[in-house]
Amino acid sequence: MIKPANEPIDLRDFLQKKTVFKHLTESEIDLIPIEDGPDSFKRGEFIYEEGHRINGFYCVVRGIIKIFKTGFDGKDMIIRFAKPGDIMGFRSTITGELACTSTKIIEDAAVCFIPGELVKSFVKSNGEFAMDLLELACNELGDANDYITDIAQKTVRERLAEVLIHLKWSFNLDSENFLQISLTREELANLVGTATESVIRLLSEFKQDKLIELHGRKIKILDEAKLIKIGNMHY
Amino acid sequence: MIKPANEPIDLRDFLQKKTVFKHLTESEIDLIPIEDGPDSFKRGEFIYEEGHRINGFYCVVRGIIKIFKTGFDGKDMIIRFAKPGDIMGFRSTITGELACTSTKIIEDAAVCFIPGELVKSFVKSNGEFAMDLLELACNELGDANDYITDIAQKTVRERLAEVLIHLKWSFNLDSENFLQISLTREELANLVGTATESVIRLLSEFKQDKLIELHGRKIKILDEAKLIKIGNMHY
DNA sequence: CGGGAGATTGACTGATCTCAACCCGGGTGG
DNA sequence: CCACCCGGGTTGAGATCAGTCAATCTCCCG
Repeated sequence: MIKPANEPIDLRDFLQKKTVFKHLTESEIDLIPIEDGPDSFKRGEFIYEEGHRINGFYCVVRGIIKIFKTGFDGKDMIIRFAKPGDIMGFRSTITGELACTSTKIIEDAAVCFIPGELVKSFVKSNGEFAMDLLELACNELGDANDYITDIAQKTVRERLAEVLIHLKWSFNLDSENFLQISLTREELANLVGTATESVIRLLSEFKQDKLIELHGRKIKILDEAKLIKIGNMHY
Repeated sequence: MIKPANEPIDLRDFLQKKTVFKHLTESEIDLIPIEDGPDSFKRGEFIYEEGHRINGFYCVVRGIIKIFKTGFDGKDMIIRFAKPGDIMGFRSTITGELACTSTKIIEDAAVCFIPGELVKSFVKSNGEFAMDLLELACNELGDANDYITDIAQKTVRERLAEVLIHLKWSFNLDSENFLQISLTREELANLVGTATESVIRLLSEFKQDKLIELHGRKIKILDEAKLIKIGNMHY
């Protein structure tokens, strides 16, 4: 029983149940302009790009979006993914700086925009919401700190194993143990922080070692425990 | 005219002028237990360690502290430094998780503790404060994202140049252009995310190239512009 | 059928890590 | 007063992980 991709969604309900806006009061929720519904985007489209002035939260209703920075040499680094319920652009909205990341659609998406001024007024008027938002930021900060240590100290092999496990945890497996997210080899490389060729070589090593199976972009996880071990993940 | 290291400080005044608590009301400030003054620490001491339960903000009044994570192989990664006015431990306090970093004194320090419950009550009662705290977290998040991209994409040489410049910007130079922070080679390596020997070799390269001068742990910056160029810093 | 994007493979290179030896200055105890 | 020790700093040699370049392959699409 799969939900058709474009089934209309009760946006108000979605915001109240699945997002950081869950503790807004009814009257505060009323202020969010959702009558037009979310905007739709197709794979490959950008929502915003590094350096742009953005002034508001982009709340993902459907789809998967990659959030990445482009290095001075043109190579991208994927910082995280946003999936339904996640917020993009909150950092720049809060600090008032230009966007420090770009956001590009991985899987056809629907996104609704919430003006920055509105968010800021909620922060000031609703302590519960402020706390939720603060928690969101702090969680991301914790992830970022882990990421820094990993990239600095682990080998590419270890990081790739770790990335596969994180993808499993974030996006789950389908009934056949395939990762429910489909990335190009290059995107995988941009996530691990390495070259495309290195990802390819290591993936086939993992395949040889019966840790995964590859069917085009679909990756089947065969031995999670071993991957966790390879990734030196102490969880 | 140097301020004696232990000159008594008006803590209340300090909190109101130099920290994220600047927008608390008088009566809120009154709630912060500061009558005993800050705690003092000597170089090498820990304030808290990774994995500890901490429940409150540690506000640096004096000194310099390194905030770092220890990788699975025992090597440290310095995430950032805390200096007077900075807060440590706010991430764990907000999320309620165990500390994900350790904090060790680099320069003799004084630190005052502010209970987490108090901070959370301020977040809920004072929107101005909530906003300041949120900004603080978001700024750090932006730095962390930059850091991730740098470590993943830049060479050690580039990163070392960048680190030197960042140290200059954070801690300034004295009258003779020496960095006002003194780190061991190992600490420098843990900041760059590389091996001690690599830092040593690159530092002497920089010295050869007349970009810096070395006098023990003291580093004199001779050519900031060139270092910025080497570090590929587009600022 | 041709074109193009992504995936794969191989060969080569080189930046960086590791290991090991050695140096140096300061502090300590005999 | 001196020998020793220790932590940090430095240097060299060798090993290697991983990045680059280039050729080829495989689909998929028009």
